[in-house]
Amino acid sequence: MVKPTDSTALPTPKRSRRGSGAVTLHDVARLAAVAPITASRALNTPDQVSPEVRQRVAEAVAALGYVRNHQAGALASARSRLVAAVVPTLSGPVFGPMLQALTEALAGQGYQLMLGQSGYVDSREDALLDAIIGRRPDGIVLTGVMRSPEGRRRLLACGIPVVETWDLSPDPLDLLVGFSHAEVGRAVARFLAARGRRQLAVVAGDDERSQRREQAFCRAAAELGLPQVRVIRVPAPTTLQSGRRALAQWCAEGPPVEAVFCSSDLLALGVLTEAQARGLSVPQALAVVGFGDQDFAADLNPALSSVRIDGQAMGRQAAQWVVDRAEGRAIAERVVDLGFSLIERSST
Amino acid sequence: MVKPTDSTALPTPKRSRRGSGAVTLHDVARLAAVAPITASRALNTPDQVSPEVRQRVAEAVAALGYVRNHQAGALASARSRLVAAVVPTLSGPVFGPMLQALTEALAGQGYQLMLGQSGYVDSREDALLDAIIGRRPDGIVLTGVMRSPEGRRRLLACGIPVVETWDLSPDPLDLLVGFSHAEVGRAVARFLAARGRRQLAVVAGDDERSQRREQAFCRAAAELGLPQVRVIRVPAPTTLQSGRRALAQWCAEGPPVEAVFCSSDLLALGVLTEAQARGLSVPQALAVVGFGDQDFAADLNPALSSVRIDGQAMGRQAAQWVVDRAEGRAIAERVVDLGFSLIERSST
DNA sequence: ATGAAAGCGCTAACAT
DNA sequence: ATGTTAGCGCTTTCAT
Repeated sequence: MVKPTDSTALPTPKRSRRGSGAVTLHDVARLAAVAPITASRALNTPDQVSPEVRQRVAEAVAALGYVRNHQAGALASARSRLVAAVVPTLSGPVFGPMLQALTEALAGQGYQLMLGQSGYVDSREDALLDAIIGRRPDGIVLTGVMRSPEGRRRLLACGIPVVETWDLSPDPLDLLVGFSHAEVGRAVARFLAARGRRQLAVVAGDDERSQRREQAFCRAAAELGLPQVRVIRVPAPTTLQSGRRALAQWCAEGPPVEAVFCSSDLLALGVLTEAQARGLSVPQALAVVGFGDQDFAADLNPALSSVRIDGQAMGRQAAQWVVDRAEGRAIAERVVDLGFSLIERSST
Repeated sequence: MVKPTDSTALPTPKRSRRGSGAVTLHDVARLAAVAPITASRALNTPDQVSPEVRQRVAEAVAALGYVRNHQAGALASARSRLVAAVVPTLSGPVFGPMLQALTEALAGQGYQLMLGQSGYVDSREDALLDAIIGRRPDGIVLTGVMRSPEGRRRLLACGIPVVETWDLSPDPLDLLVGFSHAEVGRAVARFLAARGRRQLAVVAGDDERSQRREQAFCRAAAELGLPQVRVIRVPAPTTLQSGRRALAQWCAEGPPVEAVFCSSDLLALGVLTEAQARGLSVPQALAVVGFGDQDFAADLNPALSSVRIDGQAMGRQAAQWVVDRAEGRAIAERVVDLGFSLIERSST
């Protein structure tokens, strides 16, 4: 038995920091009989070490059950491999596909997603920013564009790549992938007018982007010489119930509505449901258009016409940009307009 | 001009690390004329410093636009204030409320959420674990229980608090908040039988938890002396379309179904939609029960009976546990059964 | 291809 | 209440 030699005159380790007890890269290196830095290279840049060493390190890792400490690595290399995403809410299904694609694309390249919820209120976005920047992510993906000047300043100052999404903007902070909400509103208005609908209505969430669609829709209707559009605003996130109530209200008073543009598919489902409950036939008496083209839209009865947005493509683009920046690659385009498509189904 | 003195014998600062250029706590401390650790305390434990110093540090922070570096803090204190959550998918709406509540509860206490997607396949869960553990979160929230023995071992070994959710299990890894899927299945079968329905059917996702509900449902039906339950399995995540197809298939062959238990509200909406398309009256000819009691269930026409799960409560409980552990507080109960409620509406 | 030294920015432990 | 010192675990820079 080899007892740890009680070295008589060793400079006694005065302070003892508990040191989490976990196995570190140094332990791996010792077992593999190499310097720590070599073990590091064996894991991060395997081509830089001999196959022999690579092998020994791999064995040591397995033997000790080593799991790298990314936090330490991040501090030393100033690259956290963490990407922050900010969404208004997780409760609606709208941002799911984008987040899913984002998470997956990032995971595939060794990055991890940090999630923040801003609510639909700008003030909370600012508070979140501190929490996020403090974690030094390699990128920040925003849902919508950053409006608050204070927020913009902070983001610019911290030097972290920022991707704004779900919108277009004349002056992006940094990178931007999205589509034009105004275009959507116009397209839907023209679409309905072209099908002979004159008395249009819109039910929209009270968030900024829904309102831009709503306003463009109304303006386009006016330009087409249609009667005043009937508008109902409902709290975001939107619900089926709000959709039902909107149609109920329109039916209760005022001129009969011939077509409704809903700022979400859920609202549209509400309108469809209320129409069915009232014996209003869709699309004969009432045309309905949703927004988002969620999974269920195509299979409703009647199938729901909707505006399709490619959330997954947005997520993938954002991931690509962030990783490219982190790896120091040049970025060709800094703004991508993904557009949208108006899918015509039997509800119109 | 001062040229860099070619110091003949100075111990030349040989290495220069670029040091990210950001303002650090040391800069703040210098400006406030205190030691770095004092500045640290002024920010983290304000009661430990004099109001005067607190004030000076606050001014310095503002003047320099300092944002703390959590990564460095995490390394030094072995507390990352990061919590990892693993969900099968973000695409469905099912986990939204839990994640939302979790994120919010954590944010309120200075913690941030890291998100991982496992898919519905166990193998990916293992790979994710490495990425997560490597980031040294202060807690890991799992959707469902961890089955893979390898995964269990890793989680146990790393010493990070783990909360399993959305399920009950005889041998929780650590902490567990959920409900019994078997109980749900039984309750729904009894509920339908009590209303005189005899020919039952179930359409269920092919994930493990849906199947446990399905199986308990079938067993209970058998025990009640009902005819063989008709079962259709569909891929998770479940869709409206799968629901429509299931009902269509039942109508096409075999004895007429009198009641359906769907493993999600979306499936139920599909069944409702198909029933309406076929002129099958709900609840007269067909009773329908969903699962999840999502927002829209109550406002469908007919209103959907469903099994209500309190996802937000799960999120809050998980957050509470993780933070308690991180702050070193004792934990009273390590298992919480949140139960469920069967909400009866007009679809039955 | 491998290694030695020096930190990254912060905080725990030990003073005073 | 404040300061000194010594790291946390890793990777950079420079040297061989």
